[in-house]
Amino acid sequence: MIIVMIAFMIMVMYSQDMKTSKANVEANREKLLAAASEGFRRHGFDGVKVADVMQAAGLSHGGFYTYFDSKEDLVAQTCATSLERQAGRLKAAKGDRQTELDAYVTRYLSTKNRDEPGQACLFPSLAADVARQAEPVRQVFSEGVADYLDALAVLTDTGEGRQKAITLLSTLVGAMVLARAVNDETLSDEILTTVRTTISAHSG
Amino acid sequence: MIIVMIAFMIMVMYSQDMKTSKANVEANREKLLAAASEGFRRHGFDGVKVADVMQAAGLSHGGFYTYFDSKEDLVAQTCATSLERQAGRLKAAKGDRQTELDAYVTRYLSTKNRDEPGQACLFPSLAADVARQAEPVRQVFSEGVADYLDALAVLTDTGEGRQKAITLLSTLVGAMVLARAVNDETLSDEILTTVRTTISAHSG
DNA sequence: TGTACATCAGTGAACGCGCGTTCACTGATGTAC
DNA sequence: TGTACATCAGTGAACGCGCGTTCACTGATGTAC
Repeated sequence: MIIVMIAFMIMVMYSQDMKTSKANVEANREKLLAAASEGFRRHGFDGVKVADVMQAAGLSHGGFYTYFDSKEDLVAQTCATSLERQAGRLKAAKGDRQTELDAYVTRYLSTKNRDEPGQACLFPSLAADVARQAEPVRQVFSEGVADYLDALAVLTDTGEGRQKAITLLSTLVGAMVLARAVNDETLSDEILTTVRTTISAHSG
Repeated sequence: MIIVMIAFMIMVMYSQDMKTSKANVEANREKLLAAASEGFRRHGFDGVKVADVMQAAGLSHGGFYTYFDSKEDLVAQTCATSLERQAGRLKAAKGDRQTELDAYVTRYLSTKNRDEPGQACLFPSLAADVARQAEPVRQVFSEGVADYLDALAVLTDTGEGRQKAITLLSTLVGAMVLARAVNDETLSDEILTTVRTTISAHSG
């Protein structure tokens, strides 16, 4: 009797924040995309298993195909949502452009960002892999880059904004790719700080 | 003395047309490393199978372990030789530094280089993957980057050479990574030409 | 309102294929006497 | 010189594991009457 009551209470508590199954599906979907996004950035597309993603959302791996058509579909959808969010954050920047831009560069090239690729920009982690993916993924990624450049061009000022944005992003991505690849922390740090210094010298 | 001479003659004869098994081994080793180097740059480390590499050298895949301890060993050795060759080419540059540097940048950011990653610089293709590899590979790659930067710093002039080299390489690598990832050829071309233009404007 | 049925998220085992690795074997090269 | 043996590159089949995908099934949610 008491057991039943406890079970009932638990059910009620659960149902408060995740009522219907449809809401559950949506919540799980977001969990899956979030887990995939972090996982892919850390370990690459091949480094994350379907079962891993499902486990991260507390589900058994058999149910994966309730949410996605295939692993490739997961990759494409994950990139789409994550890229959109990335560009969105850039666009949300307010205040003085130069100040925002400096903060952005400093953040981008921080050791924290280097050491936590799961939370950082997708480009350094995944762009090289994307070049080897099938068309749908490349398509999504391509639009993500275009979108991101548009947002960055606003920050890098009017007129030449686009050219500056392209070169700046290239430099940032390349620096991070190299800084992460390199084993020697001194060299890795040197890459980050040197590039940061160079950029701020040029923008001044 | 005579023995030494005979031994020398034998070596000379052997080396003429690589008939012996030892010479064959060395020739095959080079074939394997060359095939792996191209394959890895085009398809990534995971995208190239041991059997593919062996087949490219005209061997059956069972014999792989005559040459390498494991696939990871192949990866490490391939990176080591290819990176050394890369830096070597940079160091071999003669004539006016500025001219050489301009030519280098133009070549690096050419559509040909973009479209034939198998023949191009290792960094844009593999650096992001390397960050996820085991220590031996990262170690080899790290030294390759350091070596390459040293060579590039000579070209980018004295004094600030190193800082320029780091920033330049970052920009080149990032631009190529993005240009390859992107699906839209117009955008891809724009990235390459814009970055090239920006670089030459700054160096002038 | 309650009952019967349909839908569908989720389970867990199994399938099937790819691929790195192993292994018994062959045949040619090289060595010892 | 020839003969017997040892070495080793290379073969091709098989092993074993990982992982994406499938499938029969369950149980809860939602619907029709």
